[in-house]
Amino acid sequence: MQNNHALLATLIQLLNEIQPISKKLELSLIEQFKIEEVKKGKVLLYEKDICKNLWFLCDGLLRSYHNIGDKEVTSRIMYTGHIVISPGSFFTQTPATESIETLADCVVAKLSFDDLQDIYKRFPEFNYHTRLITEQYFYKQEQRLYMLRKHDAAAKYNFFLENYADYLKDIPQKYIASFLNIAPETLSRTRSKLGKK
Amino acid sequence: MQNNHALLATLIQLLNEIQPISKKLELSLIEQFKIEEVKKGKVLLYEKDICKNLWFLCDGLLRSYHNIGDKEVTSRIMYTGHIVISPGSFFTQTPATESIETLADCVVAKLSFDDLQDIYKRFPEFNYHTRLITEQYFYKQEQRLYMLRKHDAAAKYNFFLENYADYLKDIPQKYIASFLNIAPETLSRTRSKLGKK
DNA sequence: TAGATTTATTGACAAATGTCAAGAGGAATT
DNA sequence: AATTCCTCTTGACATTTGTCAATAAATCTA
Repeated sequence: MQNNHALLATLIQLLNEIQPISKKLELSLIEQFKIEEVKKGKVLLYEKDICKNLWFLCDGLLRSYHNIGDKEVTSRIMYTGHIVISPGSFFTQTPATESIETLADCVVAKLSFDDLQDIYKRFPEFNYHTRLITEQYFYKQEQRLYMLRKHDAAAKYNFFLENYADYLKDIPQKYIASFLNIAPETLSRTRSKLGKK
Repeated sequence: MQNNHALLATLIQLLNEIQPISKKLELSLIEQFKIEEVKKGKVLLYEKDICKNLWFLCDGLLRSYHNIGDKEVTSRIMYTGHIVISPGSFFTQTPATESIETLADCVVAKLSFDDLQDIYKRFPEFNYHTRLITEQYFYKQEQRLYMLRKHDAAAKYNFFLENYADYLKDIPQKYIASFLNIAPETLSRTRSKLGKK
């Protein structure tokens, strides 16, 4: 439990920065979130399953991906300190159209949809926090939309550098490429043109 | 006021479907939302201005757009029954990176950011409704991200047909093209290949 | 309604990116 | 350490899309 507290410190702080939370809510969260260690290469959520959990990524790196025909597309890359779900699936508890896997050894704090609803029921004020968090993620997503409409591969890769530089070496380039919606070969060539940044 | 009530019926219903709202909240909303008629071609929000209002589009058609170099990019197309803001700007009350303009004569119900905060203060339960609405828009946005990663122009245009068919004839093709991130000429050719659907 | 302006279409061509294939380089496993 | 597997790089070429230009069509405006 004390362990939980330490690992969830970032999350609690994040919530307190939005609006201080009561000690009771804090304790409920620490109690409900289950800490798990997940090795690199494991799948947290399989496509077509219902995303029954929300994960707070205490430490590590994840990606979500889906298949278009015979191609695999990386839709998001998520790193330490972020909340992870498959949005459509989690919000409506319907089958996911994407999978989520670890790109590194991870420590996650897991909260089930049902436990979250229970928390909303007991602490209605928590809706305020999650509204603001959802708004923040909404805006980040908007920026990814902007990125995908950029002119050329170099502009897209620069977006990646600006936003994911710290994780550059931990993410296989083929995933970066599909995240940017370009062929891996194109990314390779773009990188060498830009001088291997 | 009675007029307001009729025009906001869709919005009130939308909220009630999420969770029935109190009569007091309903009346406050009807009181705070200001109905405005806006002619086609008017700009509701200029880039660099702060998005100080949220609009409920009672009737009409809008688009948001921004400039990339010398090109204009249409980022969203919004139609009757939807809530309209510039997300990043409205949420954080910072300058917008996009403009919003009408593509048809519109009737909008306008609520200022400050009045909305006031409503949140007086009706904390309203956070629940807006959380769910934000979640819904979040998911829709995710689908637009999927669209932009589709293989070719035809697949993108089919996405448009599936989601905006009713507004096809009211939206200039050059805007549809930039929304899909293809050149207007490419859209024109794609359409003729698909048989002018 | 006529004229002016904007938008859409079509063709020719250029440019960027995708595809296929081969080989190099790393990482993982035994 | 050697082998195997996978990823990245590089080249050659195909394909798609973008760009430019001319014309047609549609829309706006006086």
